[in-house]
Amino acid sequence: MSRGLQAPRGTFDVQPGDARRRLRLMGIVAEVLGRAGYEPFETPVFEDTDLFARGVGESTDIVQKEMFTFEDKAGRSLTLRPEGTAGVCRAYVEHGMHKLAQPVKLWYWGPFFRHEAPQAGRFRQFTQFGAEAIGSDDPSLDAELILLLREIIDRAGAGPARLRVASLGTPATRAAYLEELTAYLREHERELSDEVRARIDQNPLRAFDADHEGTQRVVAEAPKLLDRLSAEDRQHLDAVLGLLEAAGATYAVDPTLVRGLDYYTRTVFEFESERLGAQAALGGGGRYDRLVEELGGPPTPGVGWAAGVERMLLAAPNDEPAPDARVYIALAKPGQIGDAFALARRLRDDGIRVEVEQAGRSMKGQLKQADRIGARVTVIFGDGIEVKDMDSGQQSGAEGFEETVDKVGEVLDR
RNA sequence: GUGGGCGUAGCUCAGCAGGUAGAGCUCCUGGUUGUGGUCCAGGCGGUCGCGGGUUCGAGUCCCGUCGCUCACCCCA
Repeated sequence: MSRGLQAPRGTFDVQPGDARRRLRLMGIVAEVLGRAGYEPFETPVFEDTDLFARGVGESTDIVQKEMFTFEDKAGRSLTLRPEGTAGVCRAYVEHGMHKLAQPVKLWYWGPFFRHEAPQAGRFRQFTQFGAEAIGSDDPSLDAELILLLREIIDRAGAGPARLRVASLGTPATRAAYLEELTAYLREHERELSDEVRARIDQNPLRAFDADHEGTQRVVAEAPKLLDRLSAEDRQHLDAVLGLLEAAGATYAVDPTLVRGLDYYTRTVFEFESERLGAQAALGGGGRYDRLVEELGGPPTPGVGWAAGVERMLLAAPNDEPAPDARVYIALAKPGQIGDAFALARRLRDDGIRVEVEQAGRSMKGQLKQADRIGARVTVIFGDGIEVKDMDSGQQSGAEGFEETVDKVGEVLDR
């Protein structure tokens, strides 16, 4: 079992039980977001490496060590997408979507790739769905998106989830704050952990997440970004929070909330489940008012989130959808498969799930198979046609397809 | 990249004073003639992750290696 070919490290096969759960989740996502006016959207699974380097940020862990990068035959550097927003924004620019009615609301679902050490809820190929609203900085979009994700989490049975919200400010206030924080951390350099000290310039915000005791003491007295927000940013955040409250959503403002992507401005948020292990984040996102411009488009605000399918399913109770009522067609004599196909087609047109004997089994084996797949009815093609109710065991003969179809229907209706 | 746990049939596992492998489930066949779900009998199925070493002999001890897993880091 540990020999021979295996799925690559950090990847996995989705077998039928899980596949059904994923399909059901996708249905919920499509319904919730679709009814809110978000349109389905797809971008390539790989993009120019430069898109992520510029979009996600050179200093992030993702770009520095987690990308699956390769060259095509022309020597172009390509990368398997580690996240979805950059690609969507690239498409927004490429297709001139700023000329459409704003904001443009899109949602997606698909595979993403990060070269990390796998553990519970973390894989090298994983599935995310996400939603983006590009072209408006209206705080109601931030709130709407947060509430939509919450609704999906609830309907997927992945709740309860803790919601943390914060604001990173606009680029200007954030830059000024980062300078202040960096200077402050420098003053207390000796009290900081090695890792934090090494990252002071790269990402001083990381200091807030440190477990290190000395670092925590320093950070407790450090300037907080929320206190440095401009009046506009503060207002924007308050508007978002107000809408969350009005909608009855509980949340915690957490100024230490740091997200792993550089493009965020203003609102950031994250949903966490306590049912998960160390990788507790079900999904999160925020506003990225600079990203589109950074990718060569006009100055365009945007906001969005992404959520992990595997984590969502990990947090939800493991209840596989009940199988459909099924019909099994058994063959008692050779040469009847054609008739079986015709009947199957006829029943399937009525929306019934039908399977036909195709393994050369004995009659006993066929009934066993019918039982195994959960058939409610077995139709037996022999000298005549028999319709058998698998619950009661009773069966009766039928003349022709139409009577057979009627009798199958009667049993299924019981 | 670092640390802990684990690695025996498709699945879940037992085998622990070292003597060349077992159970349950699954699957197949049979229990008389074309009929399932219970029961009974039989059968298929294992380079004991891989490579060295110790030993007369190793799944069982030692070393290495690979893989899985959880955690750190970071995040979906």
